[in-house]
Amino acid sequence: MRPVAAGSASRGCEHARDRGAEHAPIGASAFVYDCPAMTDATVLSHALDDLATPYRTDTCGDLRAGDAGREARLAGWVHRRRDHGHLIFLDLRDRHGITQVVVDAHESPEAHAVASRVRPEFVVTAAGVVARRLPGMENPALATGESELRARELQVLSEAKTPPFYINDPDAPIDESVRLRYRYLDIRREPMRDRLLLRSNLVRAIRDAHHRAGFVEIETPILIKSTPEGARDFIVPSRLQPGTVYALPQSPQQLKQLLMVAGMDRYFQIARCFRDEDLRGDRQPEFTQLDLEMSFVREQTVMDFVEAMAIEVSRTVVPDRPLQSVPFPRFTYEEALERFGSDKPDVRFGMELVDLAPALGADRAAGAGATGFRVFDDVLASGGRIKGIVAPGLGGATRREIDDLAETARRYGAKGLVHVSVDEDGVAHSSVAKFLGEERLRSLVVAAAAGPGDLLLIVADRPEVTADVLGRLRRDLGERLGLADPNVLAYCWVFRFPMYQWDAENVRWDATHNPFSGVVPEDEPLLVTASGDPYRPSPEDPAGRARAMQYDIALNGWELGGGSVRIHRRELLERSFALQGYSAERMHDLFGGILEAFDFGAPPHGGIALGIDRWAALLSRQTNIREVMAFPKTSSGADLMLDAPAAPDPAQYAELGLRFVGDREEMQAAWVAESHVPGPIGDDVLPTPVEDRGKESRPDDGPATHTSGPAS
RNA sequence: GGACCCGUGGUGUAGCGGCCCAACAUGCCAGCCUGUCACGCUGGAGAUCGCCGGUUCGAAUCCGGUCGGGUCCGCCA
Repeated sequence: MRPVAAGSASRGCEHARDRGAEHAPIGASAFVYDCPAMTDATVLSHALDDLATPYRTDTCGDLRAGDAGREARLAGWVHRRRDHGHLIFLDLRDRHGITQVVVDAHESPEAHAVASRVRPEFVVTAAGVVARRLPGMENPALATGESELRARELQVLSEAKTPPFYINDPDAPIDESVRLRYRYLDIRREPMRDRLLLRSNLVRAIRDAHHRAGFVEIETPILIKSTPEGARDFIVPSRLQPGTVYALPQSPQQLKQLLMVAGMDRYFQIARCFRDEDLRGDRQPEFTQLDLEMSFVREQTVMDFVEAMAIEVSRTVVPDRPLQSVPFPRFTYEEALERFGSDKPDVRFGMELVDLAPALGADRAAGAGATGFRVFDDVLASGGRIKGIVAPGLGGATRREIDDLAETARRYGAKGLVHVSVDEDGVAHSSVAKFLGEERLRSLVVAAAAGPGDLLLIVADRPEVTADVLGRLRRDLGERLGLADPNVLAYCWVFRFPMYQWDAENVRWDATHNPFSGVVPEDEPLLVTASGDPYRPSPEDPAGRARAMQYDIALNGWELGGGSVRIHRRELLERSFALQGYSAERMHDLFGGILEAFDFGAPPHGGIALGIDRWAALLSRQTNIREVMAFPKTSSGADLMLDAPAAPDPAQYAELGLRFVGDREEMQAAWVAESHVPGPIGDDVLPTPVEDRGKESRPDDGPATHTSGPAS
């Protein structure tokens, strides 16, 4: 069917273009279908397939040389205009592509008159005959470049002010705040358009894979109850019950577990999550997770499914990008830290951490004086680690560059950074050579496998500091030295996280991940305290050695997601919660709903959550999730387009029984002064004060978008 | 909460004590042009240099503050 334009100028144009061009009024188009007898089937196919409407028969990405000779009507934005006097070329753009429209004064004086006053970003519709371009006039840069539309008729559907930045130049650098202010124009540009289309493909591929695997897609509420979790909640005051609030979910964690109790077996959701924390390139206050949960599974089951799903999704969405390794490497937490200094390692390159203690003779005589270098000896004597990484080709680094690295290491928490540079002749040089002696220096170089022209960087500190600092340096240097192939997708798993970390300040064990995470079966007996009283945890408790059935998935050094097999037995859950410092009463207060549910027959279950924004960003080769979000917020949480947040209408306050009293600092000081400080165990009344937020355990799976990003 | 970077016609940059009532590119406006595709040519308009204060004979330029944007640390696990 082909639409026909009926009537033309019927109504004057209300919005004169600001540049004041003189022109005749443009008619609001009134179109009619020329096929009165559309069947249901044609209506459906028309609606689903064609995108054909009275305004257009084809999109701007459709026409090919083979269409030459037929009639077509296109609608879109004027991308560019090339005016040759009696001949005007219009590049007409929609999200599908660009098609050249030729307007010839001799063929259609009316259309030419319209084309003369058309400007970039005007919305127009053009009808005419599709023509094969003259030989030699094809444009190979365009998919439609062998054809063109010879306009017989041209109508302006909307005029446009001159846009604040170039829409027709995909490479033009534009200040991000301007892009955000006019995001709808930014999205018209090719890069943003392509990324949003990629993201749409990503989500579709995810849905396909899940539905095929028998998952049920279920939505969970956005207005829920505040739970004492890792991040600060956004809260929404209730009008019907003044003085109370809803919280926005940091993730659907508890709800998805309840769906398992409900027997839904395999659940997933593309879920919006909210966390009121400071923003980063990889963190927005609202972000999207792929949230899933499965019943009757073990760690392997979940990891295997997610891995297969991730492989399929990657190959569907970015078929040109190679997966570094299939199946994905799986590291224990311990191994990941040992080899990469990170629980989300970028495994696109080596540069692994090397234990240098043996090379220093530490195995022969541990303790003071063993290495000849006081700093190293002290570290070894106190149970610390001496490890290093080799930066290839940095042996000739200047003093300044090395100082910068040392400064970076200190910023990351190291006390210092020892370096050994190997010159082109293979001779090692170091400021600590006089302490270690030539022999030890050489054995360090050998142990680290540093070659001529390399730089060996050494950190000696507590085990976790050594790993963390070297892990971050490894990441920084990998980036700087271009060791990571930007085209490759390197997924990997990290599992067997410790169950708890000791929280000295609050005298309790802190779940490293999720308070519901299960313990590996053989470590179940470890979930006890040294004192015997489950409510008196101490750093010496066996619980500190317990390992969790928890797994994270990383992609190119970003944490993509994390999850666990949960504790589904109430008795074990209570033991775990007691270690985490929750009294029976407080536990009931905070997790009453889910605990009660567990009394009604909870299946063994586990799941994971993956950050969709991060995934989309990585697949789009972006380092910032704002680039894959249609309408993101600035680092101060502002929406520059809608100007949010904004002060509410006083009437809205009144209706909610609220009043703004100002001055956050004063309020907080007063609040703390009222001794609202968390008591140790058994304080089941008061919430954690603001200052102590974050010491609480992690709310849920993955983090995904709300965790530290490319930086760890 | 802390550190650092940026803010100059619409956009991107240059200028970093007087040579600047600010330069270049592009965009914009007008005119010309029948095969261009970042069309071309000619002419024109457009910024008191984010804002406030200070130093100075003199400030886009130096200093302080403030606002906005970004990056990192903390935070978010």
